[in-house]
Amino acid sequence: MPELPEVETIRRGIEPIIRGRRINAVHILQPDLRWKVDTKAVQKWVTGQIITAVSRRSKCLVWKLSNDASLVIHLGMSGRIGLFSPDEEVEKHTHLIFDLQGNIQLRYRDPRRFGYVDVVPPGSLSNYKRFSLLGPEPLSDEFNGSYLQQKLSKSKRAVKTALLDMGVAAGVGNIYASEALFLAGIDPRRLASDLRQNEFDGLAEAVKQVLSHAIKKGGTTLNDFRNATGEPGFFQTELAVYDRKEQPCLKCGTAIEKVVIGGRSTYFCPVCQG
DNA sequence: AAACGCGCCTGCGGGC
DNA sequence: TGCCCGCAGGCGCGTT
Repeated sequence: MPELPEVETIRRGIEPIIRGRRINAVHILQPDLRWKVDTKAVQKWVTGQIITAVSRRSKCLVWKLSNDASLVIHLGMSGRIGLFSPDEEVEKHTHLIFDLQGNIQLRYRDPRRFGYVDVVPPGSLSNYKRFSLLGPEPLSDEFNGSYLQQKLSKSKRAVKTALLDMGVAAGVGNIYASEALFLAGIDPRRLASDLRQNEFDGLAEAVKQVLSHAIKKGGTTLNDFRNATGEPGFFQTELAVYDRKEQPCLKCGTAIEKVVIGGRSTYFCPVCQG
């Protein structure tokens, strides 16, 4: 479900509410997520701390705590975060509940359990193993055409597959990879190494444009994405190709095609991206 | 060394 | 109506 714009939307929603609050207790109802939640580390480093900042790296939320530890939350495909009053019914697949100062509960729910919650001890976020292999943030200056050219000019993968590589562009997922390639006018099946410099430039710009526009719209809700207060996003009404198989291209009217690249559904306009 | 594809899970929608 | 199949927004890992 959540790619970079959806996670950023959640971050912006929860940050002003949870920052400055103490974590009074953490209830772990189901520790078996993608990786087992380290219950001892949660009790040692998280319980009792104050949340001092909420940031994002790739598709992860990162809570900075008052002891300089961090809590990393990944939502996988089906994860959600919600703010609740303690007396509200606990929904099925709720795996963690954070009791926050002020009688607020932040609940982590993930039916497919592809997400994870990880504790990073004080001072060690810069060596955190799950972040060490990530490429640059696509909305940073470091992510540009020269960077893509340097990273991909020898890569014999479909450019769509390369865009989905977290070591290339941290946080770009399947929806926005298709959308960015449409915006850049590049066929997703082309080998990354076949792109010219001006195409790498255009692709980097298209990625930035699609992601920032999606953030402005509060993310994409195809089925079940909701922000922390339960509201859907609105970018789905602006998707040019994703999930639009056989529908007319918004630019030229040609039917959008769906192919599978690297095992992932991929949508494109055979004319505009020809 | 890069690149592919498998598997982790549950839920849902479409076809029969 | 209900069952079964295929598919889903992610991503690490083993194998080639």
